[in-house]
Amino acid sequence: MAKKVTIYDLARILRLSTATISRSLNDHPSISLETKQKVLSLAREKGYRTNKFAANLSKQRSNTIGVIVPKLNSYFMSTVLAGIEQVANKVGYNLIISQSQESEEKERINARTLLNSGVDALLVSLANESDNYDHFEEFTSRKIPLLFFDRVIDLPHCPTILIDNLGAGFDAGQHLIDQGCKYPLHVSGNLKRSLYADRYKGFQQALLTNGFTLSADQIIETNLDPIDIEEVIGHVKKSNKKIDGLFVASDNFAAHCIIALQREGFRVPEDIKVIGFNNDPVSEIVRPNLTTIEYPGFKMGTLAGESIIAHLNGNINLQTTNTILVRHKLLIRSSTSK
Amino acid sequence: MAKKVTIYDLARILRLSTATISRSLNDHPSISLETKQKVLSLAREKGYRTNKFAANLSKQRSNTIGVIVPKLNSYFMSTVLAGIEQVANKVGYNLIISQSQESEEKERINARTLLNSGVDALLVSLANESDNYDHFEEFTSRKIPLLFFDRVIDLPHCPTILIDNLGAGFDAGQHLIDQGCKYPLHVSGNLKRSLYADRYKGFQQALLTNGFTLSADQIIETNLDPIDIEEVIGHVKKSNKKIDGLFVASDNFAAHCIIALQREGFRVPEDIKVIGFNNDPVSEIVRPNLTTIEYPGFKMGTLAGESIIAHLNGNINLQTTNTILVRHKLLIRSSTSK
DNA sequence: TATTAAAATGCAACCGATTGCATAAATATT
DNA sequence: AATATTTATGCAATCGGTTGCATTTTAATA
Repeated sequence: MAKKVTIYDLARILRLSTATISRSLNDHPSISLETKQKVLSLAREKGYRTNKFAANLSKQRSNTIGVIVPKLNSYFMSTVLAGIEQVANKVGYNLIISQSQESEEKERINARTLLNSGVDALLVSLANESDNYDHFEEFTSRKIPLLFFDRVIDLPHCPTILIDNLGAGFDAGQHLIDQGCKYPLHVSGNLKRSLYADRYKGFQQALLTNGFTLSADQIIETNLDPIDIEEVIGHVKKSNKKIDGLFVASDNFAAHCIIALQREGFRVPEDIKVIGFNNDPVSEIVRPNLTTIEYPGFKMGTLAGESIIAHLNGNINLQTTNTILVRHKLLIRSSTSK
Repeated sequence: MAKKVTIYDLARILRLSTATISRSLNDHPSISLETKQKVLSLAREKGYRTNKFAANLSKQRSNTIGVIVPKLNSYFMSTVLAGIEQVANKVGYNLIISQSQESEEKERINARTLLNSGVDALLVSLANESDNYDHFEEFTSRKIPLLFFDRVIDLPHCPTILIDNLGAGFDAGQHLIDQGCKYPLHVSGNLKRSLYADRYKGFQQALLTNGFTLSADQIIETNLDPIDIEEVIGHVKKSNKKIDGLFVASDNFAAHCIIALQREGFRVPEDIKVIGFNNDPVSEIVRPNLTTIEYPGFKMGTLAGESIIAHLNGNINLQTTNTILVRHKLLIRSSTSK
């Protein structure tokens, strides 16, 4: 039992050619309804399943989409992936997911592996560390669609999906100012990545627009990793001017900041107001609840999936639509109350 | 440019047969060092990459492992996946990941898709909803290794990786008792899943061992989803005997319980002590910090990956080692202080 | 009924590797 | 130098579908 059934078996049994079997199975128009049904029912009966390797080999496509993300285990990323998976799965695409662990080296290796695995398209969110993007050239030169999301770079012919980080940074800065902050600090991620750089720019603009100046010590670059928390606290404590607001580029890190600040005797929001980014579930757990920028991960995932699939199906030409901006939203909670 | 190079091209250029090329590329012992080097260097020069479909088709294996999880976007699950991905990637296996969204139907479809995709092995954590496991039979009958982790069932010839949920449940119950609880409530997940049933059993045993009785209203079955929070609070409020402890089967839900309880005027831990499960990052954010059972997701992932790969390579026979238990640990924090 | 158009099916090459077995070349043995 | 071994390479079948083009069958039209 369970020995594999091929179209040759079906062909022999029905005294038809494999071509007819194949076409029937693929619902090709030039096959009579009668034959199709005969084939389908026998296929079902015999438990036939198409051998994807053979099919892929001759069709030269894999129905598989590769994904490279920095880390799987963050709320945001896994939400995006859930979104991608949902649409991919719905239209019969598989997903091969790999993580770069924030390392350019691993990103390069993963890209190569995925290329070798014959993915039809590649979705990427860049590692913090990456400076060099040669490893993506092999995709573009082979005309394999390549799309960046969230942590993006501007590569010719590669669409990107992201939020308006500049606008979001501005909103965050403006909100802190509205709540009375005079000397807020921006706790940023790796400024090499445009999303962090843009948030900073937006924050900067908000301050300047409101007639403030911005001194160099109003930004601190971190890995947004809990290990770095003391660095931030140290920075806050030894600042000449009293820091009265924090715009942190991730909720998770913001929550840790709040806790560390409280441990050091600061009151949030009375002494220091804090605004995060992402609307991670943690923002409703930490006390006080965290004001944040809502950042629709799932939506970003479905959009990325839909775009790339539409492109693969030739429905839209991604090369034209170069950037898709997903809407963000300021969510005001008590960590920035007056 | 970038037109694909095949072994035929290399063979033609070097005036060798494709067999020799193939063997050189795969470092077959019967090829002379000289030839191998010549082939390798030309391959590198021409940018040759093996076509996996062709290779898989003739080798009849895919170097791909399928994974089905209930949901991608939970801290625990994405951590497990990160673990699996790490080992798989290291030895050149790809991962195809799909989510069942807690639905048996989707689980079934995913299983079929993965089977069709020709995965060499399948790793599964069951959907809460699943009662029927026929969809896995096609794997066992084809001798495709199948391994369950975390949310497991006992299927013949299928190894499982999980923690000692009974022991962990016992530890949680015992700890609540040690801290002075007289009438604790267990907030469980779907009891259909053995991990939740076992945690309950352990909890039960702890109470009985300590001379307590256990009434029917000391357990409430939920989806461990924040939406269900009011149900729990209602249960606590209208209990005849005063509930003074909560053993919640997930940290995330436990954190929400704490917040809701506090909103209702209960003090944690003074009025009600709370212990969670998983050691999710949220347990160090919520106030008071959450006592929990540490649950090594990443380890579970690497173990699952290593086991299945070892089995695929014929190194160990998984059929023999039927259950791998990963160690858990009670982490005491302030949510259960006296 | 003969002719033509349309519909259904088959032929056979192709996709790009892998591998058992045969053969040729190089080396060792007598 | 002749024969037996070893070592290296090639032949050709195989994996299981897909697809352009040719051919046959059926239906439509004159």
